Amino acid sequence: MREFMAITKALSDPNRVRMLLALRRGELCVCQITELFGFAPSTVSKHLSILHQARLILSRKSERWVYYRLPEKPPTVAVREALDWVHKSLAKTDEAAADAKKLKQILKTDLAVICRRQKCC
Amino acid sequence: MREFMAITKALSDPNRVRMLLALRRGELCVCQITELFGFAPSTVSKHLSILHQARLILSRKSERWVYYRLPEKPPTVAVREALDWVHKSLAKTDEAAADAKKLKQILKTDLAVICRRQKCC
DNA sequence: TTACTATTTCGTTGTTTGACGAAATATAAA
DNA sequence: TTTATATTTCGTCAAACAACGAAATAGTAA
Repeated sequence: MREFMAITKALSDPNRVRMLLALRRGELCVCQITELFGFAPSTVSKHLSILHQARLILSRKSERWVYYRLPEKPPTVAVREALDWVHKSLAKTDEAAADAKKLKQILKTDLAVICRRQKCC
Repeated sequence: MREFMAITKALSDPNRVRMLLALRRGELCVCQITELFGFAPSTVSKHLSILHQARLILSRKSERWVYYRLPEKPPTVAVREALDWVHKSLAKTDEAAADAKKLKQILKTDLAVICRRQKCC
């Protein structure tokens, strides 16, 4: 029950669900997701940590960046079914398509440039 | 996305999830669920209305009571998969077993008696 | 009709949540 | 080492939420 509720609470915010969908093509670092969503880095970090605590995503550190990704082999049945459910239900929605399109642009840009951009404004 | 978020928000409260599990053996009226949970009737009614709006449960009126039940044929794939996921993940938990046990006692008692009991105290 | 009763709606209260910016942390670069 | 930088943690604020009781509603019973 505790694990299950951690998952449903993680899925109860639309921005976190969008983050799961954004990760479907492969891992992303925090600043790429920040760029995609237009939130403050601290906000994105918090969302990712909630997804991570629910074990819906994994993280790794490399060089200056922290990358998050979907688990290639989900740790529990509940997690696997939750992720399947999210992707099956939403992968083809307009929101997912719009995010995927914007993400494509972001992936063309150098990481360092993206991160630096977030300092100003 | 809208439908999906209605479902995940409905599932993000543990008491609502318990209500879904309690309905697994058949329909229950509001006062039976109220008796099971020990909340105010207005609180239970609100929870049930959130589950109903997400289309996770159906309702019918009969005599003096309103009965809620799981849909025998879920209205959408997302709803069906959500309900399957809930039951597969939680049907065998201690919480579900404890609720089922208490529910058995409640089902032995006449509806009118249960409802009257909630007035006092 | 009137009275009763199960449920819902409404308004209030305390708690949780999501957003932010500032400060702390940890790592890479100089 | 010192400096720069990506991320996280912390504190604050406003909005959303879960609980309640009181009042409204809808239906049955008398």
